[in-house]
Amino acid sequence: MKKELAKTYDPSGIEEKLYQKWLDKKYFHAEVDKNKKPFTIVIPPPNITGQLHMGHALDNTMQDIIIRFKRMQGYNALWQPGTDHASIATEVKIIEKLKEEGIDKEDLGREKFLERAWEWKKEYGGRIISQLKKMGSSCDWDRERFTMDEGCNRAVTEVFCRMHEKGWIYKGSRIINWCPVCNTSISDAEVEYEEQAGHFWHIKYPLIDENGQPSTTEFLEFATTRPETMLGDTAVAIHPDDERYQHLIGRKVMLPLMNREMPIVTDSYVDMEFGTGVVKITPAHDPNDFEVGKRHNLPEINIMNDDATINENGGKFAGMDRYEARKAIVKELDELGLLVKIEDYSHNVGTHDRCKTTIEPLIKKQWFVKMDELIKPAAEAVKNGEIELIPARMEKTYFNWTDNIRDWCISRQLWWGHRIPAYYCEECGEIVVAKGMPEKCPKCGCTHLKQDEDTLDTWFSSALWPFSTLGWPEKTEELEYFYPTDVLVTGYDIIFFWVIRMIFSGYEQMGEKPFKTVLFHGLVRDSQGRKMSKSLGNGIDPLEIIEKYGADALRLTLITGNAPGNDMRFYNERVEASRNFANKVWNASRFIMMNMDGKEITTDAATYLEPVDKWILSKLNTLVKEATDNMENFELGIAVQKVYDFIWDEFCDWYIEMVKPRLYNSDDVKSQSAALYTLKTVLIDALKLLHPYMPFITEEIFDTIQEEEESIMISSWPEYTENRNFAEEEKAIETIKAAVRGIRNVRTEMNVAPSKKAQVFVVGKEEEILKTFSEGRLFFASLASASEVKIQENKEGIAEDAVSVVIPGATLYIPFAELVDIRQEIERLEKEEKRLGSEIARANGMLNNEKFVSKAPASKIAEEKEKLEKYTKMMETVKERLAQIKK
RNA sequence: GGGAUCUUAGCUCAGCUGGGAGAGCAUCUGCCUUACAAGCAGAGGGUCAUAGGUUCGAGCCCUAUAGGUCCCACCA
Repeated sequence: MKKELAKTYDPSGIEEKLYQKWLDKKYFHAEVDKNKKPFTIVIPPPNITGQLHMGHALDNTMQDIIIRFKRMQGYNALWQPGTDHASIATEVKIIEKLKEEGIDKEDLGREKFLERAWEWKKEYGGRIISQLKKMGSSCDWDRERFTMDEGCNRAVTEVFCRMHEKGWIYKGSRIINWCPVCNTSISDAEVEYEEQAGHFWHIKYPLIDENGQPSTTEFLEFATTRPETMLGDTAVAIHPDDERYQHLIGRKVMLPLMNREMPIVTDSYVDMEFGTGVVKITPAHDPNDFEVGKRHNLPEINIMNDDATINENGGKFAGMDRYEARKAIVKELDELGLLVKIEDYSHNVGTHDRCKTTIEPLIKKQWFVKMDELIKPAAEAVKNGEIELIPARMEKTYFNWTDNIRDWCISRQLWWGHRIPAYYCEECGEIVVAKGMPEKCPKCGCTHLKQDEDTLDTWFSSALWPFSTLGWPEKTEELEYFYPTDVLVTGYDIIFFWVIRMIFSGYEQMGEKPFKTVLFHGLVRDSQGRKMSKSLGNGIDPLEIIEKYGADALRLTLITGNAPGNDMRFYNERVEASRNFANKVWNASRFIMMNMDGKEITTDAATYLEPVDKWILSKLNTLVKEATDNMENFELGIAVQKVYDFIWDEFCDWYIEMVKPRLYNSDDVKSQSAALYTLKTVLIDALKLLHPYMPFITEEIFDTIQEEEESIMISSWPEYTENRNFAEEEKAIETIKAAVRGIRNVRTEMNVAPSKKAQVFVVGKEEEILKTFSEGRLFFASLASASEVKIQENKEGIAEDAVSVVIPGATLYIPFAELVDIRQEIERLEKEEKRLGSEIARANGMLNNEKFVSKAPASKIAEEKEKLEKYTKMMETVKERLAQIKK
């Protein structure tokens, strides 16, 4: 008993079994092998807090397609997996969990907190990995890494020390973005600007008069969106060229509520056109004011605590929350008559991308990475094409960042992450950056050293991912062999966070790019084009889709009809279409196997190929070439569309129908065998082309239909070969297809019942045509619902009122038993005449255009000439036929 | 304010270096034809946003305009 496929395609029964088989056979595993060419992808490590969402699904499907494709092409393909510790995201989760237990992070202490975090990682860190497996991802799980595993930790420390040595990592007091809820500094990239409805408070400060007293008549008016920051004001600025205020230069103003005298400074940062042309300066709480303050040596007064309450520098407002203080301050100013007016004002407010809290710019001592030199090779690499971004337009985004780069604030006031390898001497204050705790202070020799409390930005470690996962800083053979990696697949939303940082880190640490190509994809949106989000509740769970339709259907849906870097909408009808295709493939395979059952495909079957067989093989050959080219260029959606069309339209709807009569006729074993041979050959190659996209169903069928190879995923990728180029047969079969279409059209138009067969006469003069039809007579008859096909050179024996169909090189006549409505027939032929007429006019128009003939490429001209000839001949026949009926 | 991108059939989108407008879904008609009704056969439906330009030839290249989306900057 031969193996058989189930009657209906049920992915749920298949996927797990096959995935386990691949794991057991170690197909995903790549070992260094100098005899083979490597092809490497590193996974964008998902957060350990994460659950598989559509973004992951898309990202990983693309990577899996590429890696499976390359593996089949014979590359030593490594897909390096792993997860990211995601410092803030994880820390927030743990804090939440502790809160449920009534435990405060600070009370628990650092050590215990980290224990909890590791426990958490152990429990949930693997969740996303098992979900990726459900997608069919062929990662080398034996090589799974974690950004906080020993090796990655070593890489982080190494990089930190090296860069510090070089002077590219420094500690400095600078204005940074502070999140009062997460209680940490964040980098510029983590600030998300959000348009918010707010107010514009117009306030005036009294000038100091000649007696050194606040004037009751002279004021400087300005507007602010954050009145509470006035507590930290140390100056008021005007533009040096502003004629309105020239007389005030050198005078002072009194800061109300705080009774602080402040200078009026001139700075070209002030925009004269905006508002009153006066700006209050709060160096400690605004990045621009900070710069102004530095230029004018203004005091920096920090008025805020880490939780965004006012500190002791805020006088009587100390202790209030920033918004409470705002209200109180406005109220007092109003009472003092210093509040001019309040306007509604919509403006951009910086928020923390994780928790959406309004960030507070604060001056803090933090660690920074100096970017100006580091970024140069990274910018250059993209500029000179050493690294290719797909789509190319992403280069603009990339350069926009590299050209306006600012130093990267890398320290975070968090516990979960890589602790900064800096040690402070408690005696003399010396700072030592070292790979481990120094035994004694190199300056004073004491042993009272304490490690920096802060950890590093999550992205600091992920920036090293392409080489830290391959063993760096050790000189491993993996690193030597697999680095630089080939392609990085990721969303355009993390180009700044991650892609750029990997690139400059690669050049700096390895002296070599981390990857050759970056393939960007867009966002997966809901059916209405909205971002999928937790708060909207519009997220679609990939696992539910897999459950219902299968991983293959999900994968196909995510890839079809989507160009690199473009967002896409996801809705169930699209998955259904993919599922239907899977079912189509399944049933075609089932049909082929049913017919193979009990029959031998003779070893010499390939020598008895008939024109249809050659036609489909030739079509397949073209497909192989085109799909492979598209995939080499990462045009995954285009490639799979072609495979889809080939399988469904050409193979199922035409070829299988064409060979049915031969399959059912066991009298002609040679012909039957050739058909079976072709069916199997084409199916297997088509399955191979489809395998990267739909790994499960293709493997299941492959395993059932053949016994020579144990898995499609390690079988060889089909290759284009001149031996399968059959131009003549292609042309011949296309002629028959045109004939079949013509007849079907006529039959539908005339409401002929499908079950009703009719005689068909094929009249043509050229030997080639006659041969085409006589060789294809059997299937032509079946496809055209013909009771009998007569092929002849003249119209002998054909009823006068037979319906005619004109195709290139031949005319088909169908004498129906019923009376044909002559008027209708004339109408039909006249329509055809008109169509041909316009075609001829078009071709003539081009060919009679001297400029076209002189400038267009020869092939194009020849093509048009050929068309003209073809249509002219058809036109003659149509006219002849019309004249005949009309008489 | 700067930049990117989109505008193609009723809907969602492809259309790779310029050479006769495509798919899926939806609609209409007819079919349970022994692989598949998750199917088969046919049909309708588009001045490719608008206006110019380059070209023998433009959905594709250039310019402007309108509308949408996104990114960066942050004018207090």
